[in-house]
Amino acid sequence: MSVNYGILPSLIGFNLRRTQVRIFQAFAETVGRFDITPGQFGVLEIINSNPGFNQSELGAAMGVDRSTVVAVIDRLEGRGLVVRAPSRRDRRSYALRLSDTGKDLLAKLQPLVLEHDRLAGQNLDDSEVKKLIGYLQKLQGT
Amino acid sequence: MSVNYGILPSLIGFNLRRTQVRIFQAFAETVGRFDITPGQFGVLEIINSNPGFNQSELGAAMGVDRSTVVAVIDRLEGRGLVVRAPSRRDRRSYALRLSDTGKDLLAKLQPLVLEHDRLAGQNLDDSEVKKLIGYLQKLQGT
DNA sequence: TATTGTTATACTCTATAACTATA
DNA sequence: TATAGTTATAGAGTATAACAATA
Repeated sequence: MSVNYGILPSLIGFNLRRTQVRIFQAFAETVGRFDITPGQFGVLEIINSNPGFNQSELGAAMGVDRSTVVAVIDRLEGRGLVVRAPSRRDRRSYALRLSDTGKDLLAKLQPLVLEHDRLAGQNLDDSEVKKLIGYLQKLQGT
Repeated sequence: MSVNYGILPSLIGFNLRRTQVRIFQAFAETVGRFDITPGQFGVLEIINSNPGFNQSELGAAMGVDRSTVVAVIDRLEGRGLVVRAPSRRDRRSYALRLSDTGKDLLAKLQPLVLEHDRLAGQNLDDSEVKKLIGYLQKLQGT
């Protein structure tokens, strides 16, 4: 069955979306064995790289509202991966950190994720991947 | 506040996701005035370019399950933009098409979307945008 | 038997508004 | 008064499984 996509294939946004969906599906098939979504991996990585962040800071880093962070951390805390430790300097907030289980899992995930991402980019050579990431960061304003 | 993103910035998937979120936010601020999401614009564009498609064909074109299509079309039909016409050759299915209102709206949206996408890519010159889209299509396997 | 649209159900991700405890 | 976390609520988007009608 042949499909006419109209102006969609000429749009950056459409191609970005399609590519991202495809890569997330591949992520689910590989890293997903550990019941971790791309977003959850990102949260673990950010908490691990910024121990002591509170939920608002984490939300700002991820670009989501702090109310959204609650459920995300609820899930990860419920699985024993993240700890809400009381913050010393501000009794309203928590200092987030990975549990030992969380650290172990992240250490296992990192090489898997790197391998997944390498596979996702296998249709491009190294210099093309670099240029692609450079373009994407320019689009982000970075 | 400075954030350490660990290995995330080296990943194609992470950069893809971030860029896409940013572009969708810009879409919401411009095209969103018409209460249309990027996905809904895609549906209108595909139906317009393939009049007579049934819901299963539309789902296949979009890469989603046919059960997902039901709610999408319910919304657009409820707003008078899409028509579920009885199909002649198969009484189980509908021949989808845009209503006159839908066609008028799409005609208004197309230049807006093209302008939005042009703005989204303003940090890149034309040849870079072409290369970017080429890379993305390679990643999709196209 | 297989396919089309549908429904029931469930889960993720997201946001806004209002609440409480604290600053 | 402002901020941090939370809750209630809502909506989009997604899927699986089962069903009736039709092929």
